[in-house]
Amino acid sequence: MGRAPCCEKVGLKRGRWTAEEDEKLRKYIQENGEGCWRSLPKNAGLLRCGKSCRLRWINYLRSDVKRGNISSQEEEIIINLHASMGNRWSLIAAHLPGRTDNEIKNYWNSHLSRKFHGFRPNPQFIPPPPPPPPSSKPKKTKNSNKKAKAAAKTATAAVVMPTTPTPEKESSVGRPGKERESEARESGSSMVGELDDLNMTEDLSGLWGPTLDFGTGSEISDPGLGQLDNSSLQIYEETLSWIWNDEDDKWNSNVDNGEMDGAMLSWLLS
DNA sequence: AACGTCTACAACCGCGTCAAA
DNA sequence: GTTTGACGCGGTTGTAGACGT
Repeated sequence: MGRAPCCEKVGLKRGRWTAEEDEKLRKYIQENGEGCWRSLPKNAGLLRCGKSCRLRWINYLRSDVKRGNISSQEEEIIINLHASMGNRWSLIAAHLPGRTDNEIKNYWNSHLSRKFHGFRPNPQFIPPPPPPPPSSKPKKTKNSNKKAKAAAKTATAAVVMPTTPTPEKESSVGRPGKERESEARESGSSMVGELDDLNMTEDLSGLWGPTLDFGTGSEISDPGLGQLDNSSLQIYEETLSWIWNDEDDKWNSNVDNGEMDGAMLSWLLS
């Protein structure tokens, strides 16, 4: 089905937002609430595309957006969630209060994708629960329904899992060939174990459960697991064996095939 | 100081989804 | 059942500032 452009681009301003534009957008949304992005620019007196306004609001102007450096704890959450979800930035962002999908995506592309060409998922990792949705945010019924359905769908349907990234593709993000060449020489073909070198082990059990230990996939000394009931523990163990093959020390083939059982994913995300 | 290169991140683009008409 | 249009997501591009020579 053909799609009309989201807006009439002729005469619209592009590029960086000015403080004046930010103020107009902020003021309008404070008075009228979010939504109706298509008509918002006109009503707010902005020469911007509705999508651009939405992006600016969601990523920078919203009061609950956390600005500043990604903490080491947040970084570890990103790494582990990316290992199990792939480039599902919005899902990952849901576990990081105040962080947006765009910010996480940029952070991954500029910092983490080069740090970890590939790595084994941490079997002990249990993501923190997503924060409850802010009650003050008015939402159109249409969107609420869509969100609920999308969430239900995510929890039950098979999803595409990330394949092991190739060094070329992974290292090519926004990077010139010269650097890729030198990096390829330095890194060799090793795809596993860079995290071992980073000594990133950190006890975050006080936050959401098990100790995080990126480097030692098979050694489980995990206070958090002891708190799981039998059925959760069973799903957990099935998930681990499904994702990671300890014997071969590599992704299981079913991961590469790209499907994940809904119950497992649901449990991982719960 | 001038120039070239690199990096981080803000913003844009295209597409899929889904509700309403 | 089909079409339309808004929304949201993920990939990609553009660019300002930092850094190196």
